[in-house]
Amino acid sequence: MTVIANPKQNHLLDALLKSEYDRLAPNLEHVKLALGDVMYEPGGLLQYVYFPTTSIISLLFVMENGASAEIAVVGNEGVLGISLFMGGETTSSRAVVQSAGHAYRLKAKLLKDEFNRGGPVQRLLLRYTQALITQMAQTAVCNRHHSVEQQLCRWLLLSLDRLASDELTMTQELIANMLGVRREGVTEAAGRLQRDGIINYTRGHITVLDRQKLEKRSCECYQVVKSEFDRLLPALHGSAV
Amino acid sequence: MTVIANPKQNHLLDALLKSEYDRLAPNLEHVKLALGDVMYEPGGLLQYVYFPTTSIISLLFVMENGASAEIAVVGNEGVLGISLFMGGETTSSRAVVQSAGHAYRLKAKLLKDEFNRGGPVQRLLLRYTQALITQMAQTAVCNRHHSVEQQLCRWLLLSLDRLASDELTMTQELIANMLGVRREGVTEAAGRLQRDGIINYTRGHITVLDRQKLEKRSCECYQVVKSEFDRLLPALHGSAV
DNA sequence: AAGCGTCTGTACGGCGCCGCACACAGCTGG
DNA sequence: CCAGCTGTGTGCGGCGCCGTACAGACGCTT
Repeated sequence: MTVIANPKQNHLLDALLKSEYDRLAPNLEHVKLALGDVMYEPGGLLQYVYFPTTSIISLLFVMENGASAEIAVVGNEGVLGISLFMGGETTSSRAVVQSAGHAYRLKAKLLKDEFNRGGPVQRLLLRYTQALITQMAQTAVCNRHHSVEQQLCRWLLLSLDRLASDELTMTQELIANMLGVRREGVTEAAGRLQRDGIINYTRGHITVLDRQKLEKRSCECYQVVKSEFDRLLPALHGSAV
Repeated sequence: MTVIANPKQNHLLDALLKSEYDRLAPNLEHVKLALGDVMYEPGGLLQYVYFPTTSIISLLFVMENGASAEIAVVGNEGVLGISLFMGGETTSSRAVVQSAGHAYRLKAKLLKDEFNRGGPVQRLLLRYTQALITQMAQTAVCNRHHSVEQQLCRWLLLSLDRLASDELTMTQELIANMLGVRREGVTEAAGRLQRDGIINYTRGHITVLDRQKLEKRSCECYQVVKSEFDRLLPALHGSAV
């Protein structure tokens, strides 16, 4: 079976009512995103919003001295560019492609108009935003209290959920940037996970061997975030909340 | 001059158009909040939303082992209970009164109806939510990269901005809970600030002596958050964005 | 096959915060 | 006035992560 590119691989687009989807579909543009592509820079105007299907995008805050930290991640469960309809016009974070793949983009104005109709689409987008807020909040707590290894596990799990695979393409250096820690810290944590047969790591390719054990080694933050996403955005095909 | 309790001490209420304000005003209930009052527990249903005037409320995430961390703070610039109109119905954080004072509360349904009218009130609330998101994101980064002292300064400044005073009533123990650090860590940081003549600390009462120096000792996070609030919510009296 | 750049593993000293323990100082109430 | 509680200061060992440095391993290019 070959998978045909389909906007409905994105859960938000999939949840739209037929009438809404048909209105937007002609304007959805299929795009390919490469690892490291910078989608938004802080302060930039939003031209497009992106609905990832097979890609993952990280929202990063970068500080004056160059240090950074990921505050949330957007995959096929969501949309990149919420500040568009939240009223800011610009984004305050940097958005970087964390996992190469595909997405559908939509001209900013079109989504904004759709949002301002105030119907199910608006409710759906706001629910998604609420879930994203939870993710950010949990990230804040996690940064405060949990070890690098725990955070690495959480991060791997969140990424895994957004891909249909048990494999990630990602160097330790990049993960370190996302988590806002030293590269060596990631090396050590990943080394322990590998020694215990949980993952396999070779030059930018991670394979998860034992997801259950990975969840055990993770902090509770993963489950909290996942539960909140499931609660707010259950898989409701064509129902637009 | 005596200050009469007035809903317009809250910036959001103050920004409403006259017609909107007049519609809500009869339903605003003046309430007194005591230090430590728990306004929301995670998972609880929202009966009321609160517009603080002279009080400050902290949003805390509490973890399984009891450890906690503040993810945002709500004062006279905002409203407590955004998840109401974001669609969650329940809140995922605990909300605790961090500084005693007054607030106006509104029945949840009334605000929700007002929000669903979709006009300026909706835009205003969404802009506020966007600012709150920035605060959470910055908190996440701050937790990762900055020292206890820097965070203490940031925290004091954010609190100061939400009060019309240079004095706070707050034990070091409570601050430690907010920041998610040891009480002794706060003692040491506060001790240094006191030695340098920046604050005065005596059994639960903090007086800020030199705000400029305080800003210098703080990390950039304070300014980032403040700027974003100012950008999204400039003091627009009776204009509802 | 050789060479080079990228990615990963390891080592070492240092610092900041943690957990714990305890002394002391100010306020409050019997 | 004393007892007791609450809040603040201080000291100690330990751990986790940091910054830095460098060695090996892999994979691509020539």
